[in-house]
Amino acid sequence: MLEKGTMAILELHSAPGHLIRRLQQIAVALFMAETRTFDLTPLQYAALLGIRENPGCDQTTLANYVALDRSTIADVVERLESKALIRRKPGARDRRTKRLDLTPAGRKLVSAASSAVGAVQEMILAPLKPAERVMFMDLLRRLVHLNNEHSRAPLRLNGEETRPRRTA
Amino acid sequence: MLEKGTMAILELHSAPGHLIRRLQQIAVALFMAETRTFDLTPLQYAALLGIRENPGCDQTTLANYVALDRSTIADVVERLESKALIRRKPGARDRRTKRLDLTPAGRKLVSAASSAVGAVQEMILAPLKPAERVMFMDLLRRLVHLNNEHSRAPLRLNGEETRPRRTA
DNA sequence: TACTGATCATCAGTATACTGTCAAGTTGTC
DNA sequence: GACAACTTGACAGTATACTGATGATCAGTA
Repeated sequence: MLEKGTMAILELHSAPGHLIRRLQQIAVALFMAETRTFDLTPLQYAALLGIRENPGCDQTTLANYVALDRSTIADVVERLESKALIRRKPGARDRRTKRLDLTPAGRKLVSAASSAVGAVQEMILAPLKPAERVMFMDLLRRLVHLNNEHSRAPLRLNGEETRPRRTA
Repeated sequence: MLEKGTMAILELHSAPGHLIRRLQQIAVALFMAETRTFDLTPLQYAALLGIRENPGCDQTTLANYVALDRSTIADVVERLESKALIRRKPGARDRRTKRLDLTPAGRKLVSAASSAVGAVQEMILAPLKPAERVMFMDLLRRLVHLNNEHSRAPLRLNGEETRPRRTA
């Protein structure tokens, strides 16, 4: 016999992992439905925001900012460039890097989409009462923050060191 | 000037959608790390559970049970079949369908993996205090349940009707 | 200066997760 | 039985989201 607490966690429809996946599905579906006219995906929007906050950054910095691995950000960046929303030019100081910047069209699109995106964020939480929304967001934020290092693509801001640089 | 409540929701790192995506990343990473020896993905495990609970079901029923669209479940099912964890045979009553069942190997693998999967579910919530975990899971469950219809692949159990069948 | 280790972007490969379309098969109605 | 409406699984196409490898470049040391 299993204990009460263990039972639930082994049932698919009560498992945290499963419910988290479904909530993500829902969030993406709401995003796509509400921002249809802008032809943007959640990640593309996040990348645009990231570039706006870090003008001239390289792809790795952007990947760390949106918490994504470099391969995936490369794909996203390519699509944004092909839509002429961003520009990519080789870095002068470090010629391995490609420096990223919004184009005027990109800047305009982010502004235009922002209120729809804000609406999506509220729609996700809409089923909860206001006090519950605050509680859920607090718990969610802490869960993500404290589990950050378990992610394969952890958030890193301002060139935080992952490991101390080798000194010997 | 924006109101206080609106400010946070527009900042990438506080946005519900972004945090949900990151928590899902973390959950998947933990799953893959803890179940490495079983060579299973979260979805493959969910599908195996779904087939075990619905022996002889068709792919659409399974898709509804794990809350996934039919195209994605088709890919998952194909991989499970190629690993000889499930069997697929044409339905006798309805020859469009493929009926799904676990093989002995599949049954054995689900059992073997279940404690590792259970451990993952607890690891996801580990940063929270026990009372907070209960609260988070309650809010998460309600959010998913009440937003179910917004998903492109909503959960449907036991052949729930999506729309009333045309009668005229 | 040559060497070592690290980093940057890219590539190939795998697995979700959807859209839309299609042929085959089923069901309800007349 | 004929017909229309629908369902089932398959397929092509797009976009995440990762792994592991590689070549180019950079930074620190001997």
